[in-house]
Amino acid sequence: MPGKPSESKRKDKSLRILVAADELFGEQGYDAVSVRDIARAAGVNKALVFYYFGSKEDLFARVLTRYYESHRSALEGALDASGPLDKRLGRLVDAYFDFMVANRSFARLVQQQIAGPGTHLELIQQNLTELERWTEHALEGLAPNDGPLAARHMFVTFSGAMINYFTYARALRPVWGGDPLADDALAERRAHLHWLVGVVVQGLKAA
Amino acid sequence: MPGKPSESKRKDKSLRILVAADELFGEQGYDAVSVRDIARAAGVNKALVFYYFGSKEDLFARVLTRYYESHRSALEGALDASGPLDKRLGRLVDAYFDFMVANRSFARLVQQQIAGPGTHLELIQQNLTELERWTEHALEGLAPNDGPLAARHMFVTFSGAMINYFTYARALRPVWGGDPLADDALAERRAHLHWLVGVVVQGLKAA
Amino acid sequence: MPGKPSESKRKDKSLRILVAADELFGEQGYDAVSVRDIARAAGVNKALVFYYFGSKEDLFARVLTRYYESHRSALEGALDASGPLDKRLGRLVDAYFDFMVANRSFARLVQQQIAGPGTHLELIQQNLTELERWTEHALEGLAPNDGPLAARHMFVTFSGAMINYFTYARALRPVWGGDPLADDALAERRAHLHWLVGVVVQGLKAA
Amino acid sequence: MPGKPSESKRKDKSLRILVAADELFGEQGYDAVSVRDIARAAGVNKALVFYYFGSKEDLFARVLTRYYESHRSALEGALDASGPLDKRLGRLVDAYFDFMVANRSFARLVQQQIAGPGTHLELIQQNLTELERWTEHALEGLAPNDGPLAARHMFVTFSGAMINYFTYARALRPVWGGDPLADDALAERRAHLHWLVGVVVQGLKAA
DNA sequence: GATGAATGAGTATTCATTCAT
DNA sequence: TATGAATGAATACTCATTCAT
Repeated sequence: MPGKPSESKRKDKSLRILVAADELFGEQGYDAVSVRDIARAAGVNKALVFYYFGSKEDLFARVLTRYYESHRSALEGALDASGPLDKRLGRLVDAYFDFMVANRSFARLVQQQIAGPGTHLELIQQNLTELERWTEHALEGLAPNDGPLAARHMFVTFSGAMINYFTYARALRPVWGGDPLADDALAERRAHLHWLVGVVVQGLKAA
Repeated sequence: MPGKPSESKRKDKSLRILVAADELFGEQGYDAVSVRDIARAAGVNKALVFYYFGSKEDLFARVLTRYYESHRSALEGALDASGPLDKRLGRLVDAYFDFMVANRSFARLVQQQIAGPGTHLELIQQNLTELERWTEHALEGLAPNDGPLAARHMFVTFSGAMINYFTYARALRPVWGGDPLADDALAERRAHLHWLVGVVVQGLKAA
Repeated sequence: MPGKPSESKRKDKSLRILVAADELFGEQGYDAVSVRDIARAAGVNKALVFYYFGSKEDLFARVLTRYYESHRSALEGALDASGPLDKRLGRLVDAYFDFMVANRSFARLVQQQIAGPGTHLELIQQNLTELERWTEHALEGLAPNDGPLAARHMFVTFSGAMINYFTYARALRPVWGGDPLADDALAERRAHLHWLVGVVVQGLKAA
Repeated sequence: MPGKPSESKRKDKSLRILVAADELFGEQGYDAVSVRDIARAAGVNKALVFYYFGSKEDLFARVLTRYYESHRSALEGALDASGPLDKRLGRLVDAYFDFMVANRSFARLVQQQIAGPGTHLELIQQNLTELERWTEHALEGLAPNDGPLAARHMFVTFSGAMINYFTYARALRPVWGGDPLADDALAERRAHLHWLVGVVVQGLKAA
């Protein structure tokens, strides 16, 4: 059937736009990317981006929500309360870290939004809030409700330890020997995070 | 003599531009801020921005370098090697934290650049590298040279714990009770960081 | 159907821009003409100029190349080597002169570039070189290869005699009686050029 | 007397501006040169240009008039009616050519104005008119008052032969072997012009 | 005579978006 | 579903010019 794009091809274009937008936004930030850039990278007509996504803002929101959906489902799977505390926390760290590895643009996308203009702050807030609730839940009975050792602080600290590694990677590559996002480097970082959790848990127990 | 620009007013305009740029860039990011915005916020003619700073890029670089200079001098003051390890690290944490408190746009400015297009990545790289060297120096003899406990990882982790609190603040304000940047909340965060350092040091010693 | 752009109207806009640019550049020179001027003269939106031509420089280059193409084909048609020398040279003079009459902006456009900043000098150079080769070819066997009577000098002299009449026209109109670009005045100039060729050829033969 | 610029230094600045303007206008054209460029090239403060010359336009006019004054005096000296026709015309050609050689920007400055916007057309007109009257005077009794052989046409032809060599020089340098403005090349061109005058005079006599 | 600061108007160019087809 | 053409608003930047000192 020449001339008539098959159904799979149709969704293809919409998806290709989404993927291109994801990469470009992640690399360069919302403002630095033009719809023309996205269309070109996706190999589609510029007007088609608007046909499918309405506006540049909406497209960006779609990219974000898409991440949050898979983000949430990734973490939810690791939240079952079985086993001892260490195992449970270890599973969370792994799930979070796996997600970051699989979605490399995510960290930068989120940090840009948090540090930048508050245009899409609501989405971010929802996500952060959810993450914090989970941290609180995971540390229940271990961390106090208030003060410097509260789960709230642990959340910020762990989030930073988790996410900043991926955003710093590009800037630190020339300084460190080797690529911080290579497999062995990632394994090392994962081990660091596990160690950090262990140390903090011990500290909390001692308190 | 109102209306007549006194001598102190002269450098004033250049400074007002710098301050306005600092705030706006910090709040909204490089791309989202126009020179017109900056000029308006500084209360000066748009062309004057170019008269004093040459280009938007140069102005941004000036804002960054200005931070880095005071950042460096702030940390250098805390680097003397006297006293036991805990005291020394404690001084570093305080110095860093004090700097963040005093320069609220800094964290967001840096995170934007690190997560974003990297146009001014070189400046950031210099600064990050310097910070990392200091961390390595401060942990000398305590942290191994390689592996998950290396100073390199400690640097990323602490940097995240330090800086992300300030960038997350705006997004988390509605969730937490009270302003994360209020005096008492800041004191609490500072205590958390000191505690974190203690816990990590203990973990390193035990390793 | 007024108001509805017919198919012929489509390429119309791009062409109207080209024509407007031609006239304005010819009259006022590259720098003195703004894209706004061109758009206004063409009756189109300013951004459309960039949509079709990319940049002001490219638009100017298009105007020039367009001339050169027709210039070349006009002269090529007059270059066949049949008949006696006088006839052949006469045909060349007529072809060149016809072209100048039909493309009134051309002379000024070229002189501006030659005398001016030379931004588009390459195009001019190509064209001039080609013209010179033709002159050399046409005078082969008659003019020496070197010295004050070389074809090279004849080329500059004839080119000046040909082109300057059209550029001087505007400045000399008030002095001369009547319009130098009116039909009878042009016929007179054409006769002058034929006479000049005759006189020069005779001089070359006598040498 | 340190700190106090001597009188000669004062006129120095005004002159340096004039010279810089001359060169830059000649090279790049009126529009392409900014007052800042001129001031920088002259090594003076930008505002001083306005102090001395009032406006960019006025400065340009000054550059032109300055040329015309020396142009006129150069030619007037060659206009005495003594000696036979050949000698008289030869002296004119030499005087004109000498002037062009000594004032290399002149040709381009004039051609720019003639071909470009008519902003300073009046000055040019005056000068051209004067030149034409002289040509008519020099050819009195030889050339008819009207028709293709009129002095009017001779003027345009000779003017073109004279001036275009200097404007074409830059564009043709790569094509010709050697620099068209080198001493020997100039001598050759001068010989060409003398030959041309001779040939034309002969043709006029024969008519 | 000389200058640094200041400005309003203008420049080329880009962009998100719309729309007829 | 897909696209080429079209546009109004915005952007960074430049310029000739003025003026207080």
